[in-house]
Amino acid sequence: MLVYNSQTHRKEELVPVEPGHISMYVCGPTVYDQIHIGNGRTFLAFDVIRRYLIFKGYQVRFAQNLTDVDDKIIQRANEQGVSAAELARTYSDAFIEQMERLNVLAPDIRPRATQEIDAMVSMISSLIDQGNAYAVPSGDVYFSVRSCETYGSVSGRNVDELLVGARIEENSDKRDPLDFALWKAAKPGEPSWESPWGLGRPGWHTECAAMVHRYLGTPIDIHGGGSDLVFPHHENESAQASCRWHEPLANLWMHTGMLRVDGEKMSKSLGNFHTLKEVLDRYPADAVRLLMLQTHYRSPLDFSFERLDGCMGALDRLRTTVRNLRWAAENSDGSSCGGDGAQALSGAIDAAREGFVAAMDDDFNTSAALAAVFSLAGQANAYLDAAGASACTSTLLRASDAIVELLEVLGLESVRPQVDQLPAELVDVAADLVGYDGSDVDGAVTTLIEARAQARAEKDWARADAIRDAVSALGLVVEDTQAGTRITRQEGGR
RNA sequence: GGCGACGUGGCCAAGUGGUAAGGCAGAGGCCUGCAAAGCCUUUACCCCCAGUUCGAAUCUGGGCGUCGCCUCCA
Repeated sequence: MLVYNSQTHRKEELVPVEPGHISMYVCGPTVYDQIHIGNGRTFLAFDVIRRYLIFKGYQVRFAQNLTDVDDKIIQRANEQGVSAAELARTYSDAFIEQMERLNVLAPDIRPRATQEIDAMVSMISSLIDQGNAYAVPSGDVYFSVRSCETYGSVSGRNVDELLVGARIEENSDKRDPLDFALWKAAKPGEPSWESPWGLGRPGWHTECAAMVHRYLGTPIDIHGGGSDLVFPHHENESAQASCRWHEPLANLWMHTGMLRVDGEKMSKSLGNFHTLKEVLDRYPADAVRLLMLQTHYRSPLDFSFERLDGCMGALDRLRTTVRNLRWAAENSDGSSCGGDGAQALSGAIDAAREGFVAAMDDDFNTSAALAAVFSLAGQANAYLDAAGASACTSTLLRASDAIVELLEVLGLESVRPQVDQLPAELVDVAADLVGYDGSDVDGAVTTLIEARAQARAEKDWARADAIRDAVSALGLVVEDTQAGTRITRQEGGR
């Protein structure tokens, strides 16, 4: 399968370091607030990539950090009058909760920066020993960019050109404006850890490099994140690792496109963001997932609630299709399996599976993969419409299973039919309207359907409608199909 | 200024040489007692100009426009 490597700007064949195994690391959030849906888009994209690699048979080892010590956390904690650790705990819990709601698989390993200080101190010490880093009297430690020959290779930047645009900081002990902090000396009251350079805390770029190496080794197969992390974060991570371990940090760098609102990048600094929590409070996870998967992961994605509404409709349609296929399979005579229609649909099922895999094999083209599933749904509907009550049972079930299974590879799980637990109030409705004297719901349903069928046969529309209205009032749907009347739950999310 | 990405129907979006997937929305029709669901039909000079080619949305050059990174940011 082909994967786009943002370091080489080319699609490359995926060749794992260890055959059959994939190690992945995706930079996690700094936990100082609720994450927004732009963050969510990246984590969702890599969730689908991970799910697909598992689907392909790889043993995937997936690590994602939590940055739980950082300037922003300290600042926010001071504003709120809580400890930095407390604030970080609150929002790392919130992050994990929202990821679960979005149906993102939990990482195999979720290191927290504050629990990995020893690995970072060790890495920094080695870098100093090797001459790639230096401590200054204040207690800060900087990485010497000029000492790293490969610096710039991840982001395609030239060190001399960077210098032109580099910000000149005041009161800095840096030897070169391009150098970046590996260790920051603690100011009074800040969270800090012991180190050979005094009390302090690690720099952001250092955390990821050390955690990647500790949990996955180097090089790893895939290192991912949002495209805004390419520089400086990933460049700096890579520089530390390649100097320290004399190997690339990662063989493949994957970066997701930015999520936009009204054509502009959504970010906390611009203030034009929606939190994931806010969106998941209003829409089911699958609608959010479908919206994001309709665009390729590398392209910018314009977010809007209107589009989310559209996705709700599309999901309902898929659910209805699956429900119709299964209903027909159970209630038709299933006699026409040899016909042209059944043969054609059978071919379409295979084509959809193949199209799905081909699309995903080509740099995780979820948009094209979804199109294959929607196309199958459309063809199955057309077949059902044409074949009616003699539609081939086994082909209907195969089509339904294919739709459900392929969507589940993408983590869209709400299309799988649920066991319909109809409400007990149906017993009362049946008792009132048609004189049902039993106590179980199934009997009530059967009695209601029979009574409605009789009323319709007698053209007693008022009675037929009264039954339908009473059942509808319970939030159920009454439908007259070619294979008979059915009563089901209203569609619309989970 | 440097580096990079992009510009496809009303909206979203796939498609890297052979005359345009899919979703949402719209219009008309069919089916239905009425519905629901579904089906059918229908809308694209692929930003502009020039070039390469038998042939380009797809390659090359130029133009216009949009966005991202270069500073914390998924």
